[in-house]
Amino acid sequence: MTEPTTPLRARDRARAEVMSELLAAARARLESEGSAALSLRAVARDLGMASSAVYRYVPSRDALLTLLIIEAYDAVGEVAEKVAADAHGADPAQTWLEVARAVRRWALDQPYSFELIYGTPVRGYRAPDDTVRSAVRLWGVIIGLLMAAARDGVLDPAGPDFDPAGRMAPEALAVAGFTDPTTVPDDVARIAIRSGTLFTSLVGAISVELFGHLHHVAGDYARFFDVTIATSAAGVGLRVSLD
Amino acid sequence: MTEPTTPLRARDRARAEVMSELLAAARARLESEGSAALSLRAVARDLGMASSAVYRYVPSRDALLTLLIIEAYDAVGEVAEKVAADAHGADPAQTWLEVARAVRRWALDQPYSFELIYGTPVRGYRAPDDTVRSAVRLWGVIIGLLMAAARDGVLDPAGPDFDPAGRMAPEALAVAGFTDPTTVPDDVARIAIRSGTLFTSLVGAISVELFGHLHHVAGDYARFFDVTIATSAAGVGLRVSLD
DNA sequence: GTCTATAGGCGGATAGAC
DNA sequence: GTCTATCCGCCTATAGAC
Repeated sequence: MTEPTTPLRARDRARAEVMSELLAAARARLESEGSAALSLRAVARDLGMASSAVYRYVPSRDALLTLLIIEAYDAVGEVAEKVAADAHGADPAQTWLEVARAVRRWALDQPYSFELIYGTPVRGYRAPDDTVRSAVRLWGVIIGLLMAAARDGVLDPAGPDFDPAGRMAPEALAVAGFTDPTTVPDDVARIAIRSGTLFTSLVGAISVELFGHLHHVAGDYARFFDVTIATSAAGVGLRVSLD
Repeated sequence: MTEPTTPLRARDRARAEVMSELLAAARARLESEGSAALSLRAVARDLGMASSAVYRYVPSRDALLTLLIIEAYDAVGEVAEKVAADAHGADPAQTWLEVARAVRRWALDQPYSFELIYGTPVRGYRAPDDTVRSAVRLWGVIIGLLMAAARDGVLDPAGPDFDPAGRMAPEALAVAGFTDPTTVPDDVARIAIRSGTLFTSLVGAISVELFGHLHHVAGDYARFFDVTIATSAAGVGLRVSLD
């Protein structure tokens, strides 16, 4: 009865190691070729394994895709959270610009990861709910910044209030930590609504650039991005100053 | 020498007819399955032709894709142009809301066509310059509305001017009809810049909805869209009123 | 757990007969 | 111009030996 669990542990460790190599190879494939070109066979080849062996670790191609999607959401979320945390106390409006810029940089660095989560959904793939937890991190940062701005009096209170009747947002409020929609203060509801515009302008501005729609329209992409972020922020009452 | 050209004409007509059937079949495939599933073989099957016969009409899969892309851009452009033209004289801000809503409706009706042009670019496909003429029609409508707003005094002149040095936009000005950047009035330059924000918010809002990013965040998608369009328009000095 | 082998499907594109 | 036949590649996934 000596070391009854050791062999199991060793086996688990070996398994975990292979699994992480497998994920690394899949990530590399994704980032160099895009999700459409990601196949279990290709990953197996890169690892020098037989394609059938991969099925001992990942039940299907979709499952592998799910893992990569979660990784990508977490990567964006982490980037955003880090910038927001490091800004500690700075003007929330300027912090939002920094967050947006950081997300853009991340997207330009690994365009296929951005595409994987914010581009056209992979055909035939249905995302399981496992992804939601990670996907929601960016929303959390945005809502946090808006709340900080409101607290600091930097969020234009006379700003647009396009949803007085509260016809949307219940689920958004859950992200902000309000589980019971009936107890949510009015200004928080407005904040939840505004977060949608910020999210959309961020994802939209990156998509538009990454997918080639500025080729014949804008010259300086970075500037275009800043202007878009700043103007849409102004629309929800957040004054971002450039330069 | 009677009717020397008739046989040729007849042949051309037959050819044109098959070609348009081919395009219709390809469009149907695209709209029911998405661009990733669009293959020459599938189109040939749907038409009851041998796959090899298709090559007499279209030199490659990419060429077929290009035709569909141009069709899609033209469809969006036409929708936008029609709404703008029918609004004849109405408040440009409200007209912009109507244009945006019409484009959203078009996108929801044929999501795969929207994806084809504004989603992740098809892997391995390089768009030839033939597409630009059609792609730019939507930009033309946006710039036209902004100019009308400026003319009518409805465009907030005190609005944001984030690009005093004119560091971007030369190509955007070409779309607006100004071929020589040095002769462009300041306010027109500002308009070109603002058009980017409107374009981005439109494409962004539709993408975000269509690609499933509102599932756990917003309840009423149509309302979310309106709010996003209105707030970002407010950011560039265009006051859209909802309800 | 890993391998080989295989089933069964898809696709792009070309050759050569009619 | 259309066909059949074919080449060659890709893929997911499973069976069965070791």
